Amino acid sequence: MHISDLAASAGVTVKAVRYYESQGLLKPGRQANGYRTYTEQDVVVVREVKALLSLGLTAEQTYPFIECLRAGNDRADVCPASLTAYRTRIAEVDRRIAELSDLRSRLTDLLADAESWRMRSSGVTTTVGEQR
Amino acid sequence: MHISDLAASAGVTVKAVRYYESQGLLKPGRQANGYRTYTEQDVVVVREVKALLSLGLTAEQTYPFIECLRAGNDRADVCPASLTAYRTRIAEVDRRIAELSDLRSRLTDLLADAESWRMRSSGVTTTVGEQR
DNA sequence: CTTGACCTTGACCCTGGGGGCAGGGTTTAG
DNA sequence: CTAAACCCTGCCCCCAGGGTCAAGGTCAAG
Repeated sequence: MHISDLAASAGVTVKAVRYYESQGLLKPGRQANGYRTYTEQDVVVVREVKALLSLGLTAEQTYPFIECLRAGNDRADVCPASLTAYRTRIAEVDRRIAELSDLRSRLTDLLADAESWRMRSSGVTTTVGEQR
Repeated sequence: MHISDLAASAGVTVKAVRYYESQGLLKPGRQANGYRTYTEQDVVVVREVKALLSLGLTAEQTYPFIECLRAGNDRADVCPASLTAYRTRIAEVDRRIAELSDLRSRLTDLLADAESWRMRSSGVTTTVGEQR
């Protein structure tokens, strides 16, 4: 199958497929005219990559999952390396959430401070119970 | 003062200062030899930009704060546009936290699913109470 | 005067996951 | 034969700079 067939089957763009290849996740064959050719396996791989990217993994981090598929497993995430990748990503997400929570409290503090400053300096004409 | 003095005073790199200028946040004078010259005001501006970027605002979003400073205010965040920018950023952070929380639960579900799959298919030799 | 140390300038490539476009070759249907 | 639809490679763009480079300025000591 050609690249647009693969892209359509897997629900990604042609550009994305070529990008995955550039990252070493696909190794399509080539016809005499230079066109890339793909197998049904590749559809599964691309769908998996898409799903993993949507979970926030980087293209590089999807590597163990693809290897797991290529090793003949039905699921990409039954291999130990895949479980490790999941746990790593969960830890990243937890760290990010903690960062954002801290950020949020700093922002609300700054906002409250700036609002009260305005109140004190320019009169109580606005803002007390108004913020949405 | 020269660019490295400004950078040192404000706690950023020379590269960052030039980047802020490329984004229209600074408009330094030039000496005859082409060197940029900065004022004490600029130190305040760069410190403010640094603080806002560390809160996750984009360079563009810092614009209202800089204008507020330039308008003669002691604080960059007492202007209405600055308050709006704070609120916008808080909303962004909330959205992002919600996304990540959803992501996290999807990941833990996937992990649990993959683990139980391994248990069922390859024997109960591993993993039950072992994951760190 | 020259050397060396340190400063400045602009310009280039890199990040991640592609989007968009250009310019060309190929294939298929009418 | 031609036009549409597909394919190819390659370049620029995002964001906030980091890294590195070549070239030139400035100041002191020798």
